[in-house]
Amino acid sequence: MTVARGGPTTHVASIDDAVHELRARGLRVSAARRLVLEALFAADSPLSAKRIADGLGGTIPRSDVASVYRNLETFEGLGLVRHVHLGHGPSLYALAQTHGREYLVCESCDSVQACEPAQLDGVRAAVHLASGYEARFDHFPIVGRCASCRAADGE
Amino acid sequence: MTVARGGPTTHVASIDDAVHELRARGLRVSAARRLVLEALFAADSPLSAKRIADGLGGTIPRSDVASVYRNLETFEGLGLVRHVHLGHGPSLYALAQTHGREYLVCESCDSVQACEPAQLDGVRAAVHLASGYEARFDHFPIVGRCASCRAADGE
DNA sequence: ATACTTGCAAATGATTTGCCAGTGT
DNA sequence: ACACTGGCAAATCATTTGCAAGTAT
Repeated sequence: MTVARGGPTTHVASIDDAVHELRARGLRVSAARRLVLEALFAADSPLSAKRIADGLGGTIPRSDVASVYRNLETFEGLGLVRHVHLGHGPSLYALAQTHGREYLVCESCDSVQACEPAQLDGVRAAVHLASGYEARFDHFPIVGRCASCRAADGE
Repeated sequence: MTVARGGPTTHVASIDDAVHELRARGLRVSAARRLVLEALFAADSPLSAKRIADGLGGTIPRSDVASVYRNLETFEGLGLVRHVHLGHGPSLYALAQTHGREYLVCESCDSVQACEPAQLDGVRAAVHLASGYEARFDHFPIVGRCASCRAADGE
């Protein structure tokens, strides 16, 4: 499967940082690339390529989906972007650092809970103990039933 | 997302059991359905719909992909079948009980490790502690780096 | 000037759907 | 008999690729 890893990218906290990063890697800074960055910086949760191409539904000028995919792939290669699969829909993309986050999805109510990696360190330790794996929950989420759904069913 | 849950199906250990189950639910037992069951019972790991339609590559008579998908969906509704996403490829299907299994995937070497749920009970406990969720790793696997890959990188 | 990028169209892969003929019960 | 199913073609969705025209450096 090969999931993008953190990568050597220095922390990019703004579009300008990202732009500098692109130049530093010898990549060109085109309008299409800026638009993808704008969308990602504007979003507070992972976005589909389609939504980025749609300009977040009009907030931002729209661009071509093919280019969006190509640029997202390029950015993933730089370690600037990551993608998650939170369910059966399309892949969702986010800035790698915004998205240091990890996810839990409730199979009953479909709610998505993002959390800081530290919150799942105990889980990581348990996985390591059980299997020797060093786990990450930022590509595939932890699926289960959330506390409220369980309570609702009297568990 | 809504992941198929265990379901009310009684334990089906053979094709005949499954056939009885279908009849008990008022569903017809057609040749196409038998073929899907044959493939699933013959497999030792989850299969793609395409592979089932191909008759496991010639071992079994082939059938129509559309029917395979329809029947897999029907069987999932009965709790007879489940599907997993082990990476970026197509969904993989397996008998629900064969597939009481849960999965770990290494992001470096792409190896897949299936294990009995009990092996991950510690992990489940840790997830519960951290989030209140009751987790399952049979729909999305735990992604991470396996012990050998970590060792190879001197971690 | 020139190589990197884009936009658009067409291709691919996975999965779904419409529809009518076929068949299990 | 009759409703449930299957097969096949066409449709849909997500993503990728080919290629000529456009543009960042």
